[in-house]
Amino acid sequence: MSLKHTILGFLSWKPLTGYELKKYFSETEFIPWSGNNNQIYKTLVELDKEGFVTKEIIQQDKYPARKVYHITNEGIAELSDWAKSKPDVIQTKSTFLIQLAWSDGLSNDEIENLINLYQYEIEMQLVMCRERLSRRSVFPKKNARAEFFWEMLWQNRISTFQNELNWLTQLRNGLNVGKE
Amino acid sequence: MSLKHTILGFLSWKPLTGYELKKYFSETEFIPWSGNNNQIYKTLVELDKEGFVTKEIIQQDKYPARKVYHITNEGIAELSDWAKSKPDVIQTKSTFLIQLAWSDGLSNDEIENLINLYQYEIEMQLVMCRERLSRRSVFPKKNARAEFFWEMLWQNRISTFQNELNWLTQLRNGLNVGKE
DNA sequence: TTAACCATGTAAAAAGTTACATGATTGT
DNA sequence: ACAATCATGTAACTTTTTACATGGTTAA
Repeated sequence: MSLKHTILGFLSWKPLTGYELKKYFSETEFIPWSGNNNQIYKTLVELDKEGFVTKEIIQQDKYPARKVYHITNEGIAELSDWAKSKPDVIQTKSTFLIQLAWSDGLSNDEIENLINLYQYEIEMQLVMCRERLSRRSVFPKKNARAEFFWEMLWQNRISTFQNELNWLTQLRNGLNVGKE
Repeated sequence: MSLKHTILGFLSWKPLTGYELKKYFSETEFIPWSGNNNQIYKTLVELDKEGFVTKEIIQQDKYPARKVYHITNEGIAELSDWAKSKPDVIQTKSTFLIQLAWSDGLSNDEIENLINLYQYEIEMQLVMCRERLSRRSVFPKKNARAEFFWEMLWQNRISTFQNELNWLTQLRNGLNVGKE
């Protein structure tokens, strides 16, 4: 489970509340943890127990009190240890690929429609990705190396989508050859 | 949950036991469901209840009885309906990318080591992928279209890994520029 | 006035993993 | 002798998702 470490990562930029973390997660698509309430608030409590963060409560007149979490030295050490460790096997879950695997019973039109649905989604994701990279709304303002890494992370996603679109072209070509 | 539909998919090729399905899953990496016992045997019971499969029990002398599952017409209809539906958003969980996101505190050597670990893993996956495609051990022997799809599915994975390796080269280049 | 935002959290269900349990057979 | 294969399944646990719960503020 690296949600813990991802939270520590964001907190290594600056102190944040659960609410802010949730927004950070939702704007960082290459981080797959959806950042639903349940997970974030629970994990913050755990991190506090483990001594990786400290909690600062800021009272407000008009809104509920903000609980701002700060990373501790132990938290920074934990983050750095984890960052060095052997990465897990990369996992991809593409429903489209599985659907295609058993699409031989569909008509040509149905298959074309399926491919169109998928292509449209990839194109949208690509647009959003470029948007996010250019806006840099969730981006480290720490040092040049961190910024370089984040630039590359978004580039990774962009190239993945471009690669997927190329593959879709090949797929379409292959289907059309069969038709003639 | 498309494990259900993936099982129906394999059963649309030919009747299979839970044990055989497990092997099919383990040899088909682009299908992310690990196919652990618990999930497969449970799902088969459910599919039976729903009327999408029927169970045939074959007694054996030397081994426990085989429970061979056959897909029903309802099962075929369900599979085809699902294959036509709008694909889910594609999900990728790459621990490496998240580690890299917070690697700015690591030394040059530690970062290089992390990249090497990842690159090695991708290279291994690529080799295995090509092996599986050439062996065609889990492959539809149904019709030309199904075979074409499966060829393309493996090609998808191969091109994804190649794309990742290209990106890693760019990443290394960017790091070396900073060093000089 | 309606939607989005601020800000916290809990409960329950679904999905997925790991380990346990049994026990004969076949190949090296 | 040891590992792998055949073949079934269950129990306990972890992870993730969805929905519920509260309630004021701000901008169109």
